[in-house]
Amino acid sequence: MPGFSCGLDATLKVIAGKWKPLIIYFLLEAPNRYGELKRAVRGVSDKVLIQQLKELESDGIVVRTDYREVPPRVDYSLTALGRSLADALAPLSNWGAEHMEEVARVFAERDKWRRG
Amino acid sequence: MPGFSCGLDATLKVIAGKWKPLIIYFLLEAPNRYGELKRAVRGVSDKVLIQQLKELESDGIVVRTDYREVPPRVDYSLTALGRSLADALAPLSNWGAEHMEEVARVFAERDKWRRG
DNA sequence: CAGTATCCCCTGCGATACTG
DNA sequence: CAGTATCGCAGGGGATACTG
Repeated sequence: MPGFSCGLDATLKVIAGKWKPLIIYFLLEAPNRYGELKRAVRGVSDKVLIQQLKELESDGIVVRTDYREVPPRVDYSLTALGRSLADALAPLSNWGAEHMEEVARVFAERDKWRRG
Repeated sequence: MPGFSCGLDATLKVIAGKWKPLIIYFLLEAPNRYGELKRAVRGVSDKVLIQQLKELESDGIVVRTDYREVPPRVDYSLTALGRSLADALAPLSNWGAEHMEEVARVFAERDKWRRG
């Protein structure tokens, strides 16, 4: 594995993981404490959320700050690199917002066939 | 599953699949015959390429044209919706191109630890 | 509150072989 | 050339219980 076949390929490897794009995008709006993040990213389990945060941290996308208080207080925010990545994610978010009904309709159809 | 939690969530469902973003992005540059597409998307198998193309087709992102010739000639291109999605993918591609070395370094580190 | 530690499933993906 | 048809598995992710 020397390099990547193209720029998109490189990006995809960084955001590989079911919840990573959502994590990154939520963190753009505000630094978040662990609990807030978990509520924002609906459906994710502790195990997976932590795991993906650790990967993003070691990839230089997010930074974890432990305030060493009791009760524990930790927050996550984006690095400069992470913010640039989140910005690149914004058009995807806008696309989804604009075409949400269309997309929802198509997926509803697909589910109908699966049931039938 | 009534809707999506946000725009990004909706988009992610459409591009879910290891090769879909690459497929969409390659198709933006030109309509492609099946064989060309397979060469462009390095490493994908026939089975998976066809499968993901069919999903993209039923999602209204790509259109398949069968010229009903012998030998077979089929090509794939983007719908208007697909082009708009590909455009939204462009910033991700640029991000990867700009930060490719940085990303490559981080992944090399990770591989080193896995080997050790 | 912010995590760890296990167990386990499932499905997405790859490899191979075959066809009109 | 452009696919289908099977087989098989790795590993990413979910559920649950527990902890400093």
